[in-house]
Amino acid sequence: MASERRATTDPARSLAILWRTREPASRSAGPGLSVDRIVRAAIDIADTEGLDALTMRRVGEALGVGTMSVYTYVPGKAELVAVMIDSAYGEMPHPAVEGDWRARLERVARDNLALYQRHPWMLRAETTRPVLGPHLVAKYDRELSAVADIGLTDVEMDAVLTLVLGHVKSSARAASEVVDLERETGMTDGQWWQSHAPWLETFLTAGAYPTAARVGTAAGQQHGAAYGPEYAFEFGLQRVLDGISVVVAERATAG
Amino acid sequence: MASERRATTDPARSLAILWRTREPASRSAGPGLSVDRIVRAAIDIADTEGLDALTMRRVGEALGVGTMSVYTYVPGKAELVAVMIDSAYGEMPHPAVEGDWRARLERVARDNLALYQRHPWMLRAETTRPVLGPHLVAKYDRELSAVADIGLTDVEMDAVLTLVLGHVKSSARAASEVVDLERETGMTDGQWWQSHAPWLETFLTAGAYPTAARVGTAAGQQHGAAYGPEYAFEFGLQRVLDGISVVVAERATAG
DNA sequence: GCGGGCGACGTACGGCGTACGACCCGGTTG
DNA sequence: CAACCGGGTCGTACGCCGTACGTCGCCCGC
Repeated sequence: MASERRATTDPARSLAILWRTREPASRSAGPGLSVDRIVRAAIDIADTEGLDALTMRRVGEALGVGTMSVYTYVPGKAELVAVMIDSAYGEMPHPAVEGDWRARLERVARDNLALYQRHPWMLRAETTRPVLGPHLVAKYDRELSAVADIGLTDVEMDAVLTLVLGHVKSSARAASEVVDLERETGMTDGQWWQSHAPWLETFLTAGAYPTAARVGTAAGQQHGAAYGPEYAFEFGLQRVLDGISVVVAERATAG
Repeated sequence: MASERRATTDPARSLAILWRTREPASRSAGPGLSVDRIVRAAIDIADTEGLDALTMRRVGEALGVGTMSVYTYVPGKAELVAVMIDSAYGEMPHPAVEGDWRARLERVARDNLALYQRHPWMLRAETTRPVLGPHLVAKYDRELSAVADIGLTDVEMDAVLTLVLGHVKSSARAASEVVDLERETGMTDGQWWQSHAPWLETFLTAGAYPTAARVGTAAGQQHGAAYGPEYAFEFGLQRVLDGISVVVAERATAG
């Protein structure tokens, strides 16, 4: 899938579709294809069957249309994925700005986590630079307002947002991996650790890595208790917010 | 590449190679293939030509060997990538534990960043749960010692490490995207922003997203100054460490 | 000296993204 | 009213990919 990278390379191609420069064809009669119908179908496939199942043939099939008909509306798979991502951003809630900055940032974090939980394929599709679609820009603007007027410079505001969203994505990825593992192996994360403990013990019993073994076991048992990733998300989020509050406090006192 | 996921599913297959259960064949004569030679060749390809260029055919070719010969030593591509990753972890420095916890964690972060800069393909290959290879376990043990004995519980130690490493990976990904973009388009990040500013302005001039436009421009100019991702890394790292210091201080006073 | 086993690998299959050109049909023009 | 033409549709085909399978030849132990 080298092409997914090329999409980033020629932004005009992606941007034209993202911002819907083209008018709806509406020549009626035929299957009545459209970018939106294609994107909806594609998202549906990715949601329910995973990103690997998203092929152009599969999309055409889902729409009762030939594979190549899809290419009439979308220049390639990479661009389709780009529009899917932007479209997903469009479904996010637009909460009113309320509470202090910390409550607002926390809300941003939770909304993003929920998005990734609803569309786990985004975590695997967003490996490349995000394409600047309309919904992403709107989201960026909305989320910036959570950290506006608290004394940060523009660059700091951007950095704060990047930090929080990065943490969310990391946590979401970890959580998604647990879910994947359960679906694919049919065992819970706890069962997985248990069944492979003997394997690992044969390597670790030499006592070479006592700390790793002890802490790994502790963390693994958290996973067994089925709230490992959630704990990591909550713990990390509070740490990140604590760290941000240090700068905010600095700015408040120093000027 | 659905197979990359399957690797995670059957860990015995990966673990056997990772921990080198098989003895070196050493029947000499022939091309003298081995897991290590294959992994070295594969890492070399991924380093210099990118992950997309890493195909089994290409690996065989680089070793002067038929494509399928590779499969004698490695069950599949997913497992090859798993060994590549663990092998890369093996090259990391083993710094002596010195300084306070903050200095030590900072060192951990910088070492990991350097690793990702040397092997950017890891950022795209590590989408799935990391496979527990020997070098990863050693790394985990080493890095845990940076946060040992400062009053944290085992689970907290794991969470702290996860948080820091997550931030490193996010930052590294952002930085890597900038590098990719430059290599592929032949223009620097600053030039890219400039050349596409008109495009974006046509959508943003409506004044719909004033904050996004202003902050985005500010952040973009940082990128133009060629230290955007570095700034995000440094800023985020200090914030994360600040946040961690809050818990550490709590534990120190409260017991 | 020889048989067995294992490393090497040629061929082939199914699936992917997508280039290309043929078809079909509605709307516009003489 | 007929001729045309442009755009939506799509069947075919190409060049990739990962890899299953079967064969061949060489080295080693007897």
